[in-house]
Amino acid sequence: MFIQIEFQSDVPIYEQVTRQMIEGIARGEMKPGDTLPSVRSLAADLGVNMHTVNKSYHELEAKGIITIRPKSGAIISSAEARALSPEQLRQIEKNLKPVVAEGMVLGATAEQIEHMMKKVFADLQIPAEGV
Amino acid sequence: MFIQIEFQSDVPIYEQVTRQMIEGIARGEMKPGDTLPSVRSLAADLGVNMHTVNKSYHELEAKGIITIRPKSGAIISSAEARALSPEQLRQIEKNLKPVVAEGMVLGATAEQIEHMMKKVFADLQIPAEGV
DNA sequence: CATTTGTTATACAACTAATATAACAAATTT
DNA sequence: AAATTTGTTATATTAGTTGTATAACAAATG
Repeated sequence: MFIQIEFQSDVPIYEQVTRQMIEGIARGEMKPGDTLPSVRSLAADLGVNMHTVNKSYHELEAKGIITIRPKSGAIISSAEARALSPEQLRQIEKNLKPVVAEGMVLGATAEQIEHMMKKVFADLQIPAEGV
Repeated sequence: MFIQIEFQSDVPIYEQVTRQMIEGIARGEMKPGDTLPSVRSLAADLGVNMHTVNKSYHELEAKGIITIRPKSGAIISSAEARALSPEQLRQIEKNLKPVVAEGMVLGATAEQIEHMMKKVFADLQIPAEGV
């Protein structure tokens, strides 16, 4: 797992960690059952505070993506354990809406946006080789 | 334009205003050339501070969606004036990525996400009747 | 000329983000 | 069994964001 923090970004550090963890899992670089690095070691690697990483892990747990075993470590949940409840689907749709709306208003066609989505998909799904 | 603020939301008020304005334009409820309500009147309508609405308007201007004429008012830019530059396309893709990645990790299939995207599209594009 | 407009400035309270340090108790490793 | 590592909890500080409040200004509008 290579996480790269942009300290000048307007996206909070803990949010950057969360997103890149999710992308790593989507890419298959990390699999269900794998343990995440300890909050201290990852924080040291990234050059950030332990609490910042801890916040990210708890965000991942709240999303149902990992399980934190107190005093032990964090484990990536199995795909089955991740429910994809109707409520989660609604949330994804809610997240999607403003992005799509902005694209449309800026003049993107449905085809352009679908194309972008497929590009993102290809970029995330098990990269064939090379990367 | 009907804007509904959720004061308990974790999405900032100015961001809610921005998003709903964009959705209103996407839906065709507001057209290029139309003037937005004055920051004071909209603020009064929503029960928020003038500066909060002002911040939203400047965000819309930064996105290239409206033009603010100092001491006069804000006008929705024409679709042509809205460039859709390669940089804007990249930005949309960048916004799309974490949403799609999260969906995937939670177990959504490409089909499910595409379906959601089409649903959002249908919800935004000139709603046939009713509404 | 009076009103409305966005602009600018200042101030304040509440909250978030991030860091820093420390101590604790359970889990793991040696 | 002892040492180390782990997530947890607590406290404190700094900086920035969010939102409100009030006020004055000058240009645009009626």
